[in-house]
Amino acid sequence: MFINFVFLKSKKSHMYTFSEENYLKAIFHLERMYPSGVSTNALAEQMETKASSVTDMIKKLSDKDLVNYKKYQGVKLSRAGKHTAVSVIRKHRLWEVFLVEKLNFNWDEVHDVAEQLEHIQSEKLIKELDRFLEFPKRDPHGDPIPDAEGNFAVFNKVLLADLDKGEAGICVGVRDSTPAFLQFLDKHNISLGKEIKVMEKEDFDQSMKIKLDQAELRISHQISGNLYIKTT
Amino acid sequence: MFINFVFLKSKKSHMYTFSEENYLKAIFHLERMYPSGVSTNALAEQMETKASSVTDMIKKLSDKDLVNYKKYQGVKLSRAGKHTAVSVIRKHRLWEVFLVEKLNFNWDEVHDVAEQLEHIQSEKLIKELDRFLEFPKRDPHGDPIPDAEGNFAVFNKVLLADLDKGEAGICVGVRDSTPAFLQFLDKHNISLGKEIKVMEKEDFDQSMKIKLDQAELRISHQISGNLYIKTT
DNA sequence: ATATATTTTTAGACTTATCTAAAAATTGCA
DNA sequence: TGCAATTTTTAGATAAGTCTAAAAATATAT
Repeated sequence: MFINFVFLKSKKSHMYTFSEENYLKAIFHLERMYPSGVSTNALAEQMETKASSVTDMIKKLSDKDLVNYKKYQGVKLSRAGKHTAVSVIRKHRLWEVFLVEKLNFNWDEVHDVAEQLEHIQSEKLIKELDRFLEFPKRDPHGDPIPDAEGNFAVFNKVLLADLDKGEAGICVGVRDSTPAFLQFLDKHNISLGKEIKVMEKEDFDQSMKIKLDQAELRISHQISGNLYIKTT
Repeated sequence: MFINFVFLKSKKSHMYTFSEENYLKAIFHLERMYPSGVSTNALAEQMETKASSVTDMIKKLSDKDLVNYKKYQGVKLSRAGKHTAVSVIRKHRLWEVFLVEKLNFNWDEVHDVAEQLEHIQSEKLIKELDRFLEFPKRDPHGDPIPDAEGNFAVFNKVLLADLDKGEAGICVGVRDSTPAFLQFLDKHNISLGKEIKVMEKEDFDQSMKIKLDQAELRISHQISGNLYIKTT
């Protein structure tokens, strides 16, 4: 959505442009899907830009030792690159919590603003924000917030789609956090913390009937495949 | 301190780059001192940049009808330019309040972070931040926060230096808000809201002896000339 | 294995915001 | 008033991040 860049007079060594930080974050997220290296095209799609631009930026990141890169081989984050990416993700998610908890934002409204706030440079700001929010462990979509050292708490969660008939659990996160999906969930009163039980599951299209708040609801595989559940 | 710029894909008409916003803000502040028009050099000094860069930017702002500009005649903000400048100042000062009130920042630490936060684009963010902070009227340095319509509350304040012997008032603001001055005030327990009474005033160097918290303190004209007082 | 298709990189260009150096306009002083 | 000093603008460069179009490398498929 945004293409931003920042320059700071008397730039400190560990300060990167908005664009660099956005690339590092994108590579971090894509590395889960492509653990052997993120391709130029995959990154271009994620960044909503052209492959040629990606190549240019990868070279820049590689020169700064933020990524390991060999031509035509894709990129992986270096230790330093991962550190920066995680720090940006931490800031993004803390700001999301702030927006929802303190500023009355709905969970489908926070992303674009957090995309801007995540680039604010101030150690103290984020340390104090964390304290102010009482050290939250998850953002409004259920995604884990890495601690100041960059460690993600591990949660045992499973997709609702993978539950069998009769199984139940607590809704703890969303895989898709686009406004459209989140608004769908709002509309049907599905929110984090709610108990969901699988009443029926169709072999044909994987749709299921679930119990939620004493009511029953039929949902498609596209829905159940994007909801994370902690089984009880 | 910072030179920033932002681009947004599918840029809305009333969105400006960091740099544009910073120039508008600087012109706004300088217009008080130069009501007939802000000179290129004055603006260059304020922006810590070169006159040639200022000329370039002024042309850009003029093309966008944010300033009125005739070559060699200096600039003045247009109605639209003033609107944007005030909006940035509003955001800056609200964020300063947030940092001090909620995040334990001292008043000498807020400026650089607020310089970054003031450029975040979100109507809702600033509306909700204002509400969250309970609609503050002044920032931590006593400067007025314009309301959502851009109106500044008018305060009747006077420089401590202009008080005569025997006069007293409440400290309501600082003219200089550099960390060095603010730290000096902290060190001597001078803060907003305190009552100050002029006990003696030297004709020779304008220094004065003031009463503060039952104690007496001798301060130079450089100090009294940067403290705003509301006379009681 | 070789030709085709796809992916990736390179080359050259554009924009924003900056700079230096030189030219033009204005101001100020004697 | 007229020449020097100052201020402002112009001209030409640079850097970051982007783009398009073409070339190079890799992957695929018969």
